[in-house]
Amino acid sequence: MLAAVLQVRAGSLQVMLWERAREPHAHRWSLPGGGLGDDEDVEASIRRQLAEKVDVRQLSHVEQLAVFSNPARVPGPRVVATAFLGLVPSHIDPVVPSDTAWHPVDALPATAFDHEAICRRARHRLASKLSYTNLGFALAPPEFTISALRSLYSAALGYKVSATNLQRVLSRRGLLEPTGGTVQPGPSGGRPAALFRFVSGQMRVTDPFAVLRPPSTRSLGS
Amino acid sequence: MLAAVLQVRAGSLQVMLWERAREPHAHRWSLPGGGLGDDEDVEASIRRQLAEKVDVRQLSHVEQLAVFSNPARVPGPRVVATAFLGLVPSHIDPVVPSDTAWHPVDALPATAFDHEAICRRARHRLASKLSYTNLGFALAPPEFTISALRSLYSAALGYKVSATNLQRVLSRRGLLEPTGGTVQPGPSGGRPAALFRFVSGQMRVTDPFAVLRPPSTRSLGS
DNA sequence: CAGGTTTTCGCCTATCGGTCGAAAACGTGG
DNA sequence: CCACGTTTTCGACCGATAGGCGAAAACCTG
Repeated sequence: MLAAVLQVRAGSLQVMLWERAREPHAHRWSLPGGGLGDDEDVEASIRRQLAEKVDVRQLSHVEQLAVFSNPARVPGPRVVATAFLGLVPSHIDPVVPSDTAWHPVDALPATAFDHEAICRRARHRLASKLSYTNLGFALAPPEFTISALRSLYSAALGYKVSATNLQRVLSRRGLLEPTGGTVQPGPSGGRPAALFRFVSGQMRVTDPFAVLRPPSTRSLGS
Repeated sequence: MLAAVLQVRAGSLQVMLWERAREPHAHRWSLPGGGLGDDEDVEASIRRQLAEKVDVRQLSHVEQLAVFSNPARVPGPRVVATAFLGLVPSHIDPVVPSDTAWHPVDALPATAFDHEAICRRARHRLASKLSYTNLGFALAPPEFTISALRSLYSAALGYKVSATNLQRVLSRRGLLEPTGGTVQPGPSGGRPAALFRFVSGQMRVTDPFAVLRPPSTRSLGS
């Protein structure tokens, strides 16, 4: 029962980790989690565990990732971990305990056990689902400009995406909706940006799973 | 630790079930599975469990599906089940024990516990991955004609697919390769069909995840 | 050899994503 | 108050891909 909770913070995708005080792997960073109670399913359990670290109402999305069960994944008796992916929208800054901090997924500190592999899986799952679902709603604030959304997608995917394309693709799939509002331009001027929202807060798979590819990755095999 | 082992048999997608002899849920049909040993990970364990039912070398693909952990999913003390999807190529007919049989997924008998829901998940996973991976290799024999492959895909997806399109899409992705051989036409005549194989037996995700849609599902929202 | 059957292949069309550039709408500084 | 830079928005074009159709190929039977 572990969760990789991801959020786009300061322009980069980050994961919530806590620093272990005791052995094994003291002073290494690990994913939050804990044991399964008798009267809860795994999702209820991970939400309960996460409640010790963050306000669970701030979690915009939680889903199963995979089971990690290598007998040697932790020292001592074998522990089977059901790993989860959690997401927090970028506009909130959860209060976390003193042993807990956010770390950019590109520059993780020394991690405990197999938690780095779990983080990789979480990143990959997020990147995939951003392309063929409306999961972006879980990273974004309730209202946002296209360029803000572009930044979120770029941070989560790890490559630049075109604002033009992002808007067209999401709109054509019926996921994006203008609110009618605009934001004032910054001190350097510029046209005021229109505000948008995601149509539904529920996860939806968009059928023609097209892709937001990295720029200029042209051509496939014969 | 449970597995939904799927195979296309007699033109329909079927799942391997065994009939429970004892309570609870006696005489209902359930998925094969069993407990996790101390020195194995979950995948090794499910392969060991399945070995009691089929020759595991006949399994062309095994992957994790999800964890089912509702405290009430089975009577008595709670059991957390890690569910798997297994696939068997259509050209082999595994020898199964006398309490075990194949059932079309569209017409399941009375099933035990939450096993029907697990079957649904397995079907959905298979259908999805057929569209954006080369998972077809796990359903097909080493060599096959396009119309045979079309039948497999139709059975697994639940709707007709065009042979023309199937061949073009898979070829364009570099997944399909002609062997050079042909098969003799049947008694009713017809042009001899060319034989093909999948290029690689490794599971590969084809990046531009295009889709084999059901026929004439035109147009999306605005 | 005529007719039926099955497979194969080329063509046409619609749609979608990638890219570019122009136009819109703002602020600033002379 | 007007020229200039900045940022956003929008339309246009291009290439690639999937879906559909029908003709041609290649075989069998009577």
